[in-house]
Amino acid sequence: MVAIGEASRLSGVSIETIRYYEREGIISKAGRTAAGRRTYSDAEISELRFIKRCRDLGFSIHNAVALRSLAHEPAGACETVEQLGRKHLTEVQTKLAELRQLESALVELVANCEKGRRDCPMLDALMGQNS
Amino acid sequence: MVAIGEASRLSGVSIETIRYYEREGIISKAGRTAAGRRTYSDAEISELRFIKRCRDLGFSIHNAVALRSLAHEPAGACETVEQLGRKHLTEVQTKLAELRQLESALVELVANCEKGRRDCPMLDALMGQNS
DNA sequence: TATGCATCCTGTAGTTACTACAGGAGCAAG
DNA sequence: CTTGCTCCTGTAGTAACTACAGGATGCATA
Repeated sequence: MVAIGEASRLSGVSIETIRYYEREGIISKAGRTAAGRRTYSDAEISELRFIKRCRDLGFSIHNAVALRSLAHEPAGACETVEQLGRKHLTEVQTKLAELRQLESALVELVANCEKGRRDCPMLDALMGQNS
Repeated sequence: MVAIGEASRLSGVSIETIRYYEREGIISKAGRTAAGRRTYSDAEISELRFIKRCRDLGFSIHNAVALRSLAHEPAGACETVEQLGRKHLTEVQTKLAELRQLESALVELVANCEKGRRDCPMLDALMGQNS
């Protein structure tokens, strides 16, 4: 059993965020010492790490919680997990496509900028004087 | 002079968002009819479109406002605009790189899923049983 | 003139996932 | 016993909207 600071170091989740997770019911309430300080077991630290991995992969907290509860279900979990994974992958790919478009647009916008110009083609484009 | 609904249609900014922009001082306060309804001139609609273009390009409201005020400054604006543009482009490219990494990770995670498996390799990976 | 429907108003609260204090208390070492 | 670190609760702030509730106005039609 370790204190919240150590749990934070071991899981990579900040102290404030751990307390936030507890407040919101995302993780179960930690035990307390006589003086009221939170204590964490290895299992609870693994739980934090699980959430962290999901978040790092871009899953929402909602989905992270869903995945975690699937991990405790005996049967049929794998298919649901795959569905969630594929759905999220699709979303990531959509976002990627959008960002790629954005990148081209920005590259084009900035490309016209040159030192010593009196007019500003980027502002012109944004103002849509010719659209 | 048009009402807010028409201004919304012409600019592509939702009615609620236009009111929000006014509340927050992002655009100047619209004039009112005798009955208290907001009215918008062509110039104000252009202003909304400018903000919308910036937002669509992923600029923050803060930067959109900065760009708009640069559009009204006579001298030296172009260089500042270019700086903002390049900085934002860099951010977009960073985000792109992150998302690409995320995509590979997800592809790998989901690739192991197969019909009829009893264990779930994706959950195993998330739980970090072997890390 | 009555009525009905679209449009508009204000004000407030909710969204996502945290982050940042303020103000105070406990704990361990020297 | 003091110093400094860690911890506690509770509240508010972040970005950029979105979503109502509850009520007023404007316009066209019967």
